[in-house]
Amino acid sequence: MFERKLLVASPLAKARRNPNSMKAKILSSASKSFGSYGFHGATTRMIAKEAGVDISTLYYHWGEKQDLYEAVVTDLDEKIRHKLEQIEKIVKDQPLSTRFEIAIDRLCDFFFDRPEIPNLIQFCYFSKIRPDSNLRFKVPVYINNIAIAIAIGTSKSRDEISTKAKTRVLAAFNSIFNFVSAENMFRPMLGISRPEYRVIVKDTLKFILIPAFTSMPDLK
Amino acid sequence: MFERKLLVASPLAKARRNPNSMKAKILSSASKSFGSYGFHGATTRMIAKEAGVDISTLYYHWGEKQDLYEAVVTDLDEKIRHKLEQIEKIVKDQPLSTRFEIAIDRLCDFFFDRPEIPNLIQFCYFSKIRPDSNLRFKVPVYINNIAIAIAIGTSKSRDEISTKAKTRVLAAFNSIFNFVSAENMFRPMLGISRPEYRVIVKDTLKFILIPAFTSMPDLK
DNA sequence: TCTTTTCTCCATCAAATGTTGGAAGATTAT
DNA sequence: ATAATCTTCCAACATTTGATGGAGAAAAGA
Repeated sequence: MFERKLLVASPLAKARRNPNSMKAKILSSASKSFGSYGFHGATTRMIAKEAGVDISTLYYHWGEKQDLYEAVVTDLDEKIRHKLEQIEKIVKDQPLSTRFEIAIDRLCDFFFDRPEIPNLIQFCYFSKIRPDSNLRFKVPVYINNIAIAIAIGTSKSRDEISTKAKTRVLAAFNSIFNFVSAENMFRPMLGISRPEYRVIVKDTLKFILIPAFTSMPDLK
Repeated sequence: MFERKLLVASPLAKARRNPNSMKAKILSSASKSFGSYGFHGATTRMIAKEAGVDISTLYYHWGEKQDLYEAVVTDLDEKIRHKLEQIEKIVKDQPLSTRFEIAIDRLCDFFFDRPEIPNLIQFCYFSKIRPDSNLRFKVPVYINNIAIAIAIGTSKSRDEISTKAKTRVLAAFNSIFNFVSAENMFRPMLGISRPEYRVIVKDTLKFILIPAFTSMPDLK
């Protein structure tokens, strides 16, 4: 009960309840800025400017830069979790190859429309934050548990799943993030249009992942 | 001849000729700092401190922060190219699955020992640099051409290779970067040691990639 | 309507960060 | 040995960036 109260009273919960509020608008701008430039690359002025407000309004709503960043990460975390749970329901009781096909399709659509999410995750994965910042390091770790559940199904207890299998799911999941985040770099290399890119990425992921995973005894 | 002269006279070439010089030492520190924190996250003071010199010594040798950053990227570019060319020679005339096996092995060893290289590449791929910076955007693009050559062999002209095939090579290549760069995030998830991680990553990459690629008519 | 609270902006501050000048030390050439 | 050059550091400067106080507008409550 106590925890529930804390959750509801949190600034983030408040922003989520009313997506048109200034708080939510700033959060959204922050998401994009942090996603594009990273924690240090994004400035509070830049975020405020994109939200169309004065910088002190930002501080009024969110406090320190670090607090805002944490809110962004927590928020993205919830969004992914929600999406994954949604997919989990859809693919339940499907055969493995179908599970993968659907999951890849849905996730690609979801992330291509919200590229800041994979960007932010990537930053969490391998960009350090300066030691002098007293940021409570928060990482979207559990999403991988759900990813594993999708890939493997809920039939087995998670402890039973081998490290090998987990690693393969990580690889699969991260390939999606990669293609979305690095679109601006990859697309010119391939010389194709945006829509073409989306199609070919899905195709590639399915092509690489499905045969690999369906041949895994662990997942059967 | 003129170009050759320019190349030799460049600051970077000078640093490479003498790896014990202060110039080279600063370049190496810069590599690590930019690799860990990104362009904006790494400060000139931080780089100088790691190199054990005063900050003005850094500016004396390399000029603006942006110039130093460009030198770092160019340098890493050359290193990768060299490694890829080396591997290309080894795997030449081997069957496709062997080519992949060797390439994955060598590349993993190489990158795991120099994690700043994949880090920097990842930053190039999806971290923006603030617009006010007048950084000439420089990207390690061509490395993908060589990667494609390794994967596919030099038998075909590169123009003949389908976009699909190129995309698949991109996916493969990037999976390696990912596992190396995100080790600090992935390893705790999997609950394994450093050496175990290295082994399982190689295994995973081979498991996923080799079957996918050897079944590709394009690459035969 | 009047009061209270919430919100937004302007002006400003302090610290961090990029950058430079010049003095002094080290190295090389003559 | 002496001059010339290269290298390093200390001190400082200008700008950027994180952060705040306070005045007034807007909204909510009485």
